Amino acid sequence: MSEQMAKRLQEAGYRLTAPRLAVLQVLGMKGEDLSPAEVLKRGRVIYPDLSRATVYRTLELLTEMGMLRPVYLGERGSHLACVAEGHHHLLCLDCGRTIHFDDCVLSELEHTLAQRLGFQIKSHLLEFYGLCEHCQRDKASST
Amino acid sequence: MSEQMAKRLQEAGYRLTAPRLAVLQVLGMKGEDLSPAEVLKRGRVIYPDLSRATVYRTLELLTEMGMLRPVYLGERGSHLACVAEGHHHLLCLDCGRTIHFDDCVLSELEHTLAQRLGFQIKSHLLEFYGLCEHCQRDKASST
DNA sequence: CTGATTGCAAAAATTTTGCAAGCCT
DNA sequence: AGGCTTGCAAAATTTTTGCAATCAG
Repeated sequence: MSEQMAKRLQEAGYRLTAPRLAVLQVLGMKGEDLSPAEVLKRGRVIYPDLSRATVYRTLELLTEMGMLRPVYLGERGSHLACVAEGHHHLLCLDCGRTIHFDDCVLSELEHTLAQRLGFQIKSHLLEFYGLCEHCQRDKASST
Repeated sequence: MSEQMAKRLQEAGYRLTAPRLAVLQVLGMKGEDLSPAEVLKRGRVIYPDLSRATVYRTLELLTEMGMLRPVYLGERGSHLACVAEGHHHLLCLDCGRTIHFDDCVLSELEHTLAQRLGFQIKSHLLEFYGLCEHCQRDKASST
């Protein structure tokens, strides 16, 4: 996972430094969405001298290269997710719980859009917003 | 558009004040994605005393109520879009250009997920990431 | 009236940047 | 060796908060 990102960085002419590898390792670790602050904290476990600036610079770089993307998770501040393939989740607007799912019915649409608009599509993000089972019940009882 | 949001606010027990109405009007205006700073600027055209704090407070309120959502547009800082129905776009990772589209093949998936997970889905966000026609050409020529 | 809401300004948090030192290739 | 990268610390930007005054209902 992080190896692949490392490889892409290197192939694009960027250097593989210890700080960058630490960030990549953190990102590859859980495959989940982290804030820059969280990346810094975990990165420092791997490479204690890691600086906040480097985290931001690396995240920006990876985002530019399309390997990372911001994701909305209800919490404050930005969150980033590995792109890998598509990323799908439902977010409860009430309690903030997120549920990930894998069904992907988008490949057809992806293909259609790519053709129609001449776009080369690399990945996608699909988020549904609503109320989870639990919060629906809460709402109902408070009405 | 903004009338509907105003109505929902009022029904939820919030007061309709001039500052809030200004923010709603700005958001309803173009239906597009704005940063908080942009909302403030445009809001002040309508209500000159509008304060930045009120913009943030109102945006947060609307987001909590599910009428607004953050969207990634490649630029720095957060951007917000009216929820209305679904929101779909392609984002070029290279030049940042966004293309909106309307095809929505998600209602079926939405239904399936709602049933399977007991989620009450209110809206969704679908973003594709890739390279636009123009940037594909640039890449090719620089290789 | 009465308490929700506002603007202001200060505080906090987040992100960016300049620069000399250090490290990858 | 050469120049991309880094860490640091300061600067810029963005977001949050306390509080007295104001306003909607």
